This record gives sequence, C-alpha cells and structure tokens, in this order.
Amino acid sequence: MVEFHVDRGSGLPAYLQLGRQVREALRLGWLQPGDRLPTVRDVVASSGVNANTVLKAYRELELAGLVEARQGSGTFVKASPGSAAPEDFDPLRATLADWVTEARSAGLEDEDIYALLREVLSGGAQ
Amino acid sequence: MVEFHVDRGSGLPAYLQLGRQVREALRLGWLQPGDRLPTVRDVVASSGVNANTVLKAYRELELAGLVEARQGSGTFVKASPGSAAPEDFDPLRATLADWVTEARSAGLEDEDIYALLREVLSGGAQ
DNA sequence: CAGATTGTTCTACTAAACTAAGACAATAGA
DNA sequence: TCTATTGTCTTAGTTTAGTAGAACAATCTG
Repeated sequence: MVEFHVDRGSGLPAYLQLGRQVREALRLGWLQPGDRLPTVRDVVASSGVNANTVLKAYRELELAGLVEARQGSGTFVKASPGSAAPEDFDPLRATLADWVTEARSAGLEDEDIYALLREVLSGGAQ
Repeated sequence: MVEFHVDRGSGLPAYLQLGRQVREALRLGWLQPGDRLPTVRDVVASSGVNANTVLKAYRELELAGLVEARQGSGTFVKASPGSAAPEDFDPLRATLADWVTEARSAGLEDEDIYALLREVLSGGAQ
C-alpha cells in the first residue's frame, strides 16, 4: 500500500505531488500492474486535499495509460513507465548508497547532491 | 553569466523555477558572492515571464539572504547556501558520472535515476 | 435484492499565480 | 548635470489550483 505525503507550501501543486509519487512508486516497483491505488476517499482522509484534487491526479495518470479507474471497485495499476526491471536496481542502489555516504561525509547537503546529479544528467557544465 | 530557462507547462510556478536555478548555480559555484544576476529586464526578455514574476523570485532570494538588490545597479550575490566548497565536488562528480553511465547502460531512464536517488536520500524503503 | 463502497460529476467559491502596461526612484557613467 | 539603466511599485485583469458540499452511477458484498 502506498502512503501519500502532500507537502503544502512546497509550491508544487498537490495533484502534481500525488502524480509524481505514484509514478515514482511505479518506477521503483513498489506498485505493480494489478495493484490497487488508495481510494479517492482514503487519500482525502490521509492527506487532507480535496477529492477533486485527488481525482485530477488520478485522471492524469489514467490519461498517461498508467492506471485504470473502475467505478465501484477502485483505481488499478495498468502499466509501468520505464523499461528497466526493479530487480536491476539493487546493485545500482547499493553503489549509489555508498556514493551518497561519501558525499555527505565530504560536507555535501541533500540539495548539493540533487544539484550535482542534475548537472551530470544534463551532460555536464552548460 | 547565468542563463535562465523557464519551462511553462511543467506545473512548477515560474518564480520558483527561477529561484531554484539561482540556488542551484550557487551550490555548484557557477555563481559566487559579488557576481551580478541578470537584470529583471534581461530575464523578462530571455524567458518571456513578466517583470513582477522575476521580481518575486529575486525578492524571495533576497529574503533568504542569498542576494542583495541595489536599485540602479543590479542584483548581486551576497552569500552561498551550503557549506561545502565547489572544489570538493570534482572527485564526487567524476564518480557520480561513472555511476550514471553504468545505470544508463543497465536500462535506467533519468526518471528512474531521480527516483532511486530520492529513495536513497530519504533513507531507503519507506 | 439491499446496502455499502467506489469513482464521478456538478456548482459555487476562494486564493494564488501570472500577465499587462505604465510610472517612479535610486544609481552609475559620460 | 544629464541620461540611461536598474530595481520597484501600482493597478487591473486573466487563468489555474484548490476548497466545499452535495449528489449520482457502477460495482461489490452479504
């Protein structure tokens, strides 16, 4: 079961935060085809956002072909973005964890780490 | 000189995108204390956003103590967030670049990589 | 079938983000 | 001093995000 966490005041619209969390859970294999997402009312109760906001997030995921809403029964995972299998992540995750440890002991904060990754992914200094 | 790039339709408010880009440039050492940010009118011309939006971004940076606005002269970097020196990044950047190469050859997309990093930074599976 | 659960729709409203265009004020440089 | 540049403010408007509460429709369960 996925637990949503909406950070009001982060500036990012709530429906985008929800969508991103689902996509991320899909990529990491926490959610797999066939799994059921929390009901709209569950999310409302646990995160405090409005039902229409949750619905908007789910509708965008459905439009992207990632989930399927079945009235009366729930919203279910239909497919997963990304082609890599989550099992392939394990060795990479271990290496990355080591690197993070090293970076942190060098004094880097999380924001530094994100900035560095974004720099590397976008192809170095630009 | 920093070049701003505002992505309309990403959902993230323009003023937040601008602020994030400045903060990131500061962390990576692309901007250092004393440097001048692009003028409000420059940003308006290059990014297409409204002057008030740019002003809002700059004002938040000033409120955070990162920059200083001097009327008639420009907006200047005052301090840098983060404690690590940008030179300390170099060896870490190299290691990270290697890891990214490996991850990509394993079939991971950029979104997979971001998700994996966020997972590791937040302390493993949650 | 009956009742609960689920997604869905509707209307009305508030607040925030953003645009538009103009004017003002302090500074730097010729 | 004069002029261009720069940050700043004002007013007015549009669009989007989000809230609120109620109702409807399909599905599952007993």
